[in-house]
Amino acid sequence: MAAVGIDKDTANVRDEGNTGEAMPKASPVTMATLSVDPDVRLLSSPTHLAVRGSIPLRGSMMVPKPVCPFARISLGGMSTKAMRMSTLFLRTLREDPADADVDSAKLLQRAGYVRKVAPGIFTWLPLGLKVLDKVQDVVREEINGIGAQEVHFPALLPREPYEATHRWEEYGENLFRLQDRHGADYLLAPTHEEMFTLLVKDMYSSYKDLPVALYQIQTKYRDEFRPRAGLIRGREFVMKDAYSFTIDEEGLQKAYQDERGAYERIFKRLGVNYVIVHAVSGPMGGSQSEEFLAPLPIGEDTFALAPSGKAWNVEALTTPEPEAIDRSGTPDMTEVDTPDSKTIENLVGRLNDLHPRQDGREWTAEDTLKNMVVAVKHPADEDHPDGWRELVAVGLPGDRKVDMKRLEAQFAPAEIEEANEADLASHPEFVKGYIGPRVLGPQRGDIESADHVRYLVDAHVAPGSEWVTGADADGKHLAHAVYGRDFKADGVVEAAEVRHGDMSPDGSGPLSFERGVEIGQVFQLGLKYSQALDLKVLDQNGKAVPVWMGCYGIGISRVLACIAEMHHDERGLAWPKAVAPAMVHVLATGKKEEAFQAAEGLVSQLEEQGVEVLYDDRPKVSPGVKFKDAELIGVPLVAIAGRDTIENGTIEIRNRDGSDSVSVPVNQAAKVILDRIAALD
RNA sequence: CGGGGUAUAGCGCAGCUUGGUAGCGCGCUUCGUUCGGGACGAAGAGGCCGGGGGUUCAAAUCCCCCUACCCCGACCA
Repeated sequence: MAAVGIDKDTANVRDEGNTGEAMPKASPVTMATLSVDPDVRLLSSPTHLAVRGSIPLRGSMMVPKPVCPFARISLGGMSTKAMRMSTLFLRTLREDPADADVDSAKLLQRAGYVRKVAPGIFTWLPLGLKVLDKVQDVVREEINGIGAQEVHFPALLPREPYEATHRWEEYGENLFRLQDRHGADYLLAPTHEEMFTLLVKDMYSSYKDLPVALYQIQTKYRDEFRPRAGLIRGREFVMKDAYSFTIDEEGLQKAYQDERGAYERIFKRLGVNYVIVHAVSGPMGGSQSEEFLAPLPIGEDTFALAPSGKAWNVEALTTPEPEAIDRSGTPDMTEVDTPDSKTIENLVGRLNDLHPRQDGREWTAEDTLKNMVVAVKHPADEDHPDGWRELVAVGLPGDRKVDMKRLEAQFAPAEIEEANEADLASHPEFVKGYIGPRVLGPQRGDIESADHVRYLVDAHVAPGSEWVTGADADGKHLAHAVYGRDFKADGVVEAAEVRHGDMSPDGSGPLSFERGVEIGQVFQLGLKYSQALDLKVLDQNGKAVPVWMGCYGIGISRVLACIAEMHHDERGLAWPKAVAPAMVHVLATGKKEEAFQAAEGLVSQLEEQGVEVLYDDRPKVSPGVKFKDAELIGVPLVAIAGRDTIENGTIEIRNRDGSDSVSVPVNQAAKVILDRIAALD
């Protein structure tokens, strides 16, 4: 057994080897903070350490005085207590819960890791808590490793901080709001940007204090309209959220890259496949955001993948600028009769009937330019305290639908919706189904109606391209309308849906689309929150300047579910070493005393070596049940004492998936298991 | 918020059409047999049949009104 000692002079922790003495004597006076590597196991001793049982230590905790603050211990081999299934609070289920829709939700409940309380709300059982702790340990270590400091905010917060950023209202229905007995408004925090910002504002006021990075691991609450997929979209979930505060943009870039690097290490260690996708740039200039998606078919996010390996959130996709087309030989724009052609389908049919092309091919939807009117709902600003509504016309190829989410992303923070009857009625020049560029944008002239309407063309519309488009009269369209020659636009916008095979933004080839679950996001907030909440520090010149902020989130409980999604088979879970609730699952099968004695012996050897063991010591439970439970629970190694132990004096050791099964003499089992653990993953 | 569905024991379900005082499997308790792939027998415990109202001699069952949950389409870690 290894042990920990304290060097009195330096107060450093040192390894004292196999002394059997565990922790330094406690001083009754001072408590300090100790941070430990996540794979360290310290012997629990109530007089010395406030540690929960023999489970892994949290990343930091209060310890007696002799351990100086921030001392790091890196030790293996401390003894740890096995979890005995005869007493473990656990009940596995033979059947899937009726309302579980994805494998992780089914298996985590069946194997006794979590229990559903209400939609999107789960109780963590001992095995589940253990895995959750391990995920958190990995996150803590990596985030501590880049110098961020952990804090912890309340989940229950007063309304006021969220007023300043308008999020009390803007968060809408997703916010859990409640009142205290005096009628004061409170909320269950869905996120903590405001609190972090205000905390730094409260405590810091000089450039000398920066940079600083803070984080917490917290339970968050969102009143999701439709919780689903078990832990993947819950109403209560565990999240790590981090924030960086820097004096300038360069500092922000560094903090962002540090955090991003930590995320890559975290997901690698956790055994989660991930894709980093470029996310939509916010309205603040220069801000950057990337999402970490776990590629899973059950994912709710669609991302676009280029042959280069780069990936984009659909909202963040940009269309490569189309090459200008030389249309010097194109005939002049002419008006053609197109009766009853309010839809693209009808129009194409009408064109082929009445105005067949000269070049022999048929008209298609791709030849048409449709013009849609949308309403942009701008939020309140100085001139419009209640916000304002602007009509905008968008021209896009007739063979593509408008993607309202992509379009909206470009008007953020404004929202958009389709123009309603009243909107169109206020513009008599708009003839439904026949709206054309002549009444829009630069060529609009001085038509009498409510307001000027901006005209934006989709990024697929190339300069010099030729179109059939509306002529602003019932039954009339314009043919040979050339963009740039016959009509112009006020700007270019990404309005059209993206399709499989579209060219990627980096020009590396056609895009393909996949589904993913968002497990993390890194985001350069810029000055948004510091300005809204007036977070400023004095710079070298004594001038108050706003602080640059970044925010970085990982959905801890969601990641856990994604690990379960990625590491299971039809028989149950199969955890990677980094998060498994134990390293080895020892089964004592049969009814013979010898088998149980051999298992007990093995378990105590493993305990002394600090190996986390799940020990199925249940009497009078048939072997089949124990095998099935082991496969459900998914501990990486399984060691079986039973028939072979009686007959041959051996213990069978195998991987969770049944592969690499070996039988070794009882007295060698512990060593073989240790070797196998070292070789895992 | 639109469309579809469900609500009966800890879990998974039947019963409802055609009212008659609640059943199956798993799990749980006790005893015996079994013991390397979710064993068997016997005996048990456990239910305001989601809530409210109505019809009826009688309602899990028929009628009305709620509520909750699940699945499919617009928001989010």
